[in-house]
Amino acid sequence: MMAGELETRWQRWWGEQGIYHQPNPGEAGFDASRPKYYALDMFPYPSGAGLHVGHPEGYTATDIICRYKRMKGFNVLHPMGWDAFGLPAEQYAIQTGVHPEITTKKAIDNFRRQLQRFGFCYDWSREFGTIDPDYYKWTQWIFVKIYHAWFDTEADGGKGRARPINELIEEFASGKRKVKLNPDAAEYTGAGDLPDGTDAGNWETLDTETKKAVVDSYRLAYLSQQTVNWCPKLGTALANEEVIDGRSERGGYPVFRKPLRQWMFRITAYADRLLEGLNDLDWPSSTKTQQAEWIGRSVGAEVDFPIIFPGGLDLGEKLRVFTTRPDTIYGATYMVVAPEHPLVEVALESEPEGVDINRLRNYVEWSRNRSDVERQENKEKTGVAIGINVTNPVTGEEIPVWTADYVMMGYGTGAIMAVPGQDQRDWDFAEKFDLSIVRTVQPPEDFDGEAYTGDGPAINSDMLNGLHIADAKAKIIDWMTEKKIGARKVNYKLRDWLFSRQRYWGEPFPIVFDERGHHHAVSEETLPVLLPPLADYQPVESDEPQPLLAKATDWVQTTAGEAGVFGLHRDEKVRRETNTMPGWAGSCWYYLRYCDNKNDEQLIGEDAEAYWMGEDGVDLYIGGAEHAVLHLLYARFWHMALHDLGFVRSPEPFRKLFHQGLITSMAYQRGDKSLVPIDAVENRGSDDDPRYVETATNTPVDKIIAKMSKSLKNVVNPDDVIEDYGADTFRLYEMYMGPLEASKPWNTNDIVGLYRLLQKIWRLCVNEESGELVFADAADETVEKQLHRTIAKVGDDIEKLSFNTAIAAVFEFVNVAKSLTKDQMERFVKVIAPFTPHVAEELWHKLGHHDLNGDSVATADWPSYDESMLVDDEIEIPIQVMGKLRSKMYAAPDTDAKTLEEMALADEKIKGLIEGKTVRKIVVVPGRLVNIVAN
RNA sequence: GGGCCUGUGGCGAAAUCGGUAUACGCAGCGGACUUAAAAUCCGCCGGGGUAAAACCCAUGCGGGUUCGAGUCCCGCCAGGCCCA
Repeated sequence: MMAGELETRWQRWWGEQGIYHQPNPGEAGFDASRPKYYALDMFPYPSGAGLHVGHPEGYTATDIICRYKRMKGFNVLHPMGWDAFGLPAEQYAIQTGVHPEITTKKAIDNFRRQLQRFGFCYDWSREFGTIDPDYYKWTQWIFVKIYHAWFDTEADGGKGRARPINELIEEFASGKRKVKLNPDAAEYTGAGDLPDGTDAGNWETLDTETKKAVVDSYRLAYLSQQTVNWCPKLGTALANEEVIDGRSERGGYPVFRKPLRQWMFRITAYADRLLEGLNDLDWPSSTKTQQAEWIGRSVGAEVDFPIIFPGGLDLGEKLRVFTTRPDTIYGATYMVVAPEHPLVEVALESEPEGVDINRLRNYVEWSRNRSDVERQENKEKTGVAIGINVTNPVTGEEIPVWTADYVMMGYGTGAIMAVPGQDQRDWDFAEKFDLSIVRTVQPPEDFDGEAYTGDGPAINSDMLNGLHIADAKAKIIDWMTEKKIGARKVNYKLRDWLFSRQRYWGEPFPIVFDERGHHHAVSEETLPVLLPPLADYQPVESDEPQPLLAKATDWVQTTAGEAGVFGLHRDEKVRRETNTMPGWAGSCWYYLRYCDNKNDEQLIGEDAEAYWMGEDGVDLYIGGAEHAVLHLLYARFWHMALHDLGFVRSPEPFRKLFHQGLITSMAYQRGDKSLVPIDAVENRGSDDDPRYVETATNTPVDKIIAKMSKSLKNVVNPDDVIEDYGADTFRLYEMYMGPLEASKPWNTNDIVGLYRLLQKIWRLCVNEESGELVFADAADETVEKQLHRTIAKVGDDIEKLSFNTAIAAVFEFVNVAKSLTKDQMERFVKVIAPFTPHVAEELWHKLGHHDLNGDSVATADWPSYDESMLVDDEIEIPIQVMGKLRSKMYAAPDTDAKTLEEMALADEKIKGLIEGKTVRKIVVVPGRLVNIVAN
């Protein structure tokens, strides 16, 4: 059997016959009586390097499931596409001047070619890339919808729901809703607004600027100053992980922390729904935990501390903090504000007495250029007193305010009350700067640590004394609420989502700015806003951030009429937004577009949405665990917003999620744990007793398991494996390596076992001399029984995604079966079809399915099995004495307990063993074992 | 530092509800076929012990629960992944 010729022949035939084309509801050939199954692969970023063996692992898994489900009578949606905007192509363009679209499309063609060699049953008519204007038109459309939406926290009984922004304006105008800034708006955190929000008064009397400010504070997409890692040399902002010791990872250029006006998504409005929604999802628990921790809901209180300005002046201003431990407020001996906090600014301006103002200024400057990661590291504490005091509202004591970089402006209010007695970081800080420490929770007698974070009765806390944490919290919050100095508050670690990038190769924002700097969304009819071509991709080297798109000056400078903005005079000059969307944008909703990718009226048609997404969304989503938080959280957020606005009915996009494990490889390791590429090592020992030595230095190294990487030269290219063994063997090998979720080392030597299986299957069915099928004259009883077991086991295991054991069952079958009748062969071929579609199709056609109009094994029915064939007449029953296996007997599987007990006691060997002992108890598990307790 | 996961033969692994540990594959060993090799087929294959049995030990280590623990509980050790 020649795998290569056979496989390409059937791949071509499947394509010509449209075997895997799945029509949509309402289209010709759609069978509405069948249930649906939507299996989705996380779509790949098509890199120039092509596929590596990790990609097809998950793809093969979904492919097997889809083939099985189709045979079980489902309409199967199994699409593939490309996550194609992103940095590498742009980086390449910078080096070569070749447009990213050209390199990206080339990479896509290569990926598609490689994927098609595996014989995956994708419906290629549904393919698209995020870079296709037909697609990103709708990405922009969703942005506009979210821009024109706000989150009504009171809707749906307090769960909250996105609503069109017009409804908010109507409620303001009609007086139904008090006109005020959004009290939950992150961009106004720390601005000193009242807990209730500022009542801005009557809507009609407000000027345009104020109206706009109020409305914008509610929008789910908004502009805000965000501190970014700005690298002037590279002309871009960098992600935290791209900055090492204040320099760019690539090139080693200086990086500065700089506030930049960026588009944000108010994802924090959805924090509770994102958290609670996890409960109903069939997802790996580790992923749910990670998302929950990322959201980081904590319940505490916001408390106001009256500010005493130098000279004892109380101007009625307050310093507001968020704390999860309001019960410890009697131990708050000082305050810490983030270096970016407005109060620091006040101190710098007012230069309070006794403060080394230069020291303070230098400290603020220094902290600003430290990354959040550096700032949170538990190293030596740093900080400076700002010369302003506050009053502790419960003790009435005057306590100092410090600034220190371990407090982040982005968390809570950017200010904390420090309780060194119950917080180790505060303790360290207090020790270092000689601030007082008061314990307010009694530690246990044997406690010899510093800060005590455990539970215990309150001490030194006046009205709280004796209460344990939970009760103390409740009491103090009630008290503070009554006194109007604080209130219960839920806080989240989750931040609003920074959505702007200063890159070229991404979706343009459908936004323009008028001459006063106000933003306006482009009208839906005008979409897409096409990405303009650029002659020069070199980033602009500048202290002032300049997104690359700013270079397309003709495109940037336009008019309201041309840009398609309503509400402005058509000749009014406008400037386009020059940031682009991040790579996440296109992957946030691609699963919806697959359902109806040709629709140019809607992002998804209602019938397609109702059928394929339904109430529960995607039935199975397989992809890497590295996307556990960001992609999956962002996609859920978009989905919820689209759900609220009435475009999808399911509350969640992905009902069942599964992460395939990493496919690793081998490498070598020096004594100092550094890694050595595989071509730099030789074996100076024997095969039995290997001694690995680094050739260049003659030092011994250890063989270890490592991630595949270019630098270790241990990457396996699937093209090579398919060339040598064929796609069917490749698929079998990857699925047989171990459990789908486990990380597993690639071992080329093991592939041959699966190649042999395929050959055995072939010889079981085909006479190699003549190429004709060979049949048994009569059905062998044992083979027939084994076939029923195989059908049952393989079906069950596929449902459980336990492909390795399913393949083991196929091995067992071919080890038992020496020849098959035609009827047996038909059933067997169906069983292997999900795993080895090419060989199965060849055999299927040899079996007489010659009607070339789409009679494919892929559309055959999954074979049934007879339950009675799964039970043996007689089974082995172990007999234990004191839990140790001592003998065995044979009995019918349904033999009752009493009979089994009698049989066991009659066993010669057992008789000898229990002779002279007292039988205390006999445990009989019918169908399993007998255990005699005797001593 | 925190969270999650994993430790079973020479290797990848199996054991569905707490019930015969090591299915299946690779490698290895012995044999058949062959002038020979490949391929194929048959047999063996955790360790100790024995003439062969019996028997003893073994699922990272130490405890516990149970008639019975790879599986459940507690405490360690090692490795991996994610977050910091």
